[in-house]
Amino acid sequence: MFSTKGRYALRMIIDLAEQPGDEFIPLKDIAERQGLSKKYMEIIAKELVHGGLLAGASGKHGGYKLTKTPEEYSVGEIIELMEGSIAPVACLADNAEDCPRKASCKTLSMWEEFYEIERDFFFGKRISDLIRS
Amino acid sequence: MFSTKGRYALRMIIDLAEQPGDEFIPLKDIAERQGLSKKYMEIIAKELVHGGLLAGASGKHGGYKLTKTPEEYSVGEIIELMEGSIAPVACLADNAEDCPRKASCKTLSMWEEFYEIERDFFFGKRISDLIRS
DNA sequence: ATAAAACCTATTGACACAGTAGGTAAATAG
DNA sequence: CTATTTACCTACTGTGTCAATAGGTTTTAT
Repeated sequence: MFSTKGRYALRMIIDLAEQPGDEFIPLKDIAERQGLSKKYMEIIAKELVHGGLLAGASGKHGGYKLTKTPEEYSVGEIIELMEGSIAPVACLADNAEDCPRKASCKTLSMWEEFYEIERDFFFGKRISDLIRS
Repeated sequence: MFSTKGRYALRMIIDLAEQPGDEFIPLKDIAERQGLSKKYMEIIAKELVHGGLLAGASGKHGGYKLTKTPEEYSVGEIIELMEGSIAPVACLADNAEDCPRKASCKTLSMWEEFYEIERDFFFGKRISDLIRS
């Protein structure tokens, strides 16, 4: 189950993609439009900047803006950045240590199969696919 | 990310499906074969019995056994019973209250689309598909 | 009566989630 | 140069879930 962090990050990027022009947009505006806590969004925005998905600018007329076009954002990269890993089971996550039962595991191939379907889905979905509706 | 409860339940049912005969099998045996805590497995077994996926018998020569054939078990029903819901987002879970942003939500249809793919996958997968390997 | 097993209630430590609080640094406008 | 606006930073907190563990009671076969 994806957490609010991933979902809010998605909403934030969609919100920015919908704004015309190329100016930096204050978090205050985004939070108000989305009805979310500005304080909590700060944490999310910070991680998005750190991950290169948003650009931030301090000071007056500062705020956030996209670093690329909506077509270039996949949903997968956004939620993976926020959630850490979208693997269905711990043993398939990046940081997982080798499972000793790996060779005899009856379910591993099923999880791998699903993981691939999941990644195909979310990395195939683009922000541009979501804003026209 | 699926928890150990769902994964252990799956292993337990696979383990039972692999045993010959129709006798009740003590949890002690299953836990030893699987290298899992018997105490923790008790909680899982109890929920599986409660959900009708296992039959339990107390007393000497008691234990657990399947209530149907391996072909009749879908992976989906097992993990859904254990995890509560396999919905990708909270608003799609059974118990979810109506979201006020539902009508304008840009991501809802994407989550629904994924949820359907997920259910098709896990409810289509049968225990019998996993034991031959 | 005894042993083996499920069944039951309660508790625990660790951790993540979903924020909140309060400040510092940077940039612009007047 | 000062005030304002904004991002950026560290820390804290309450709530809940996860993954067990502990210690019993009941049921059943021998």
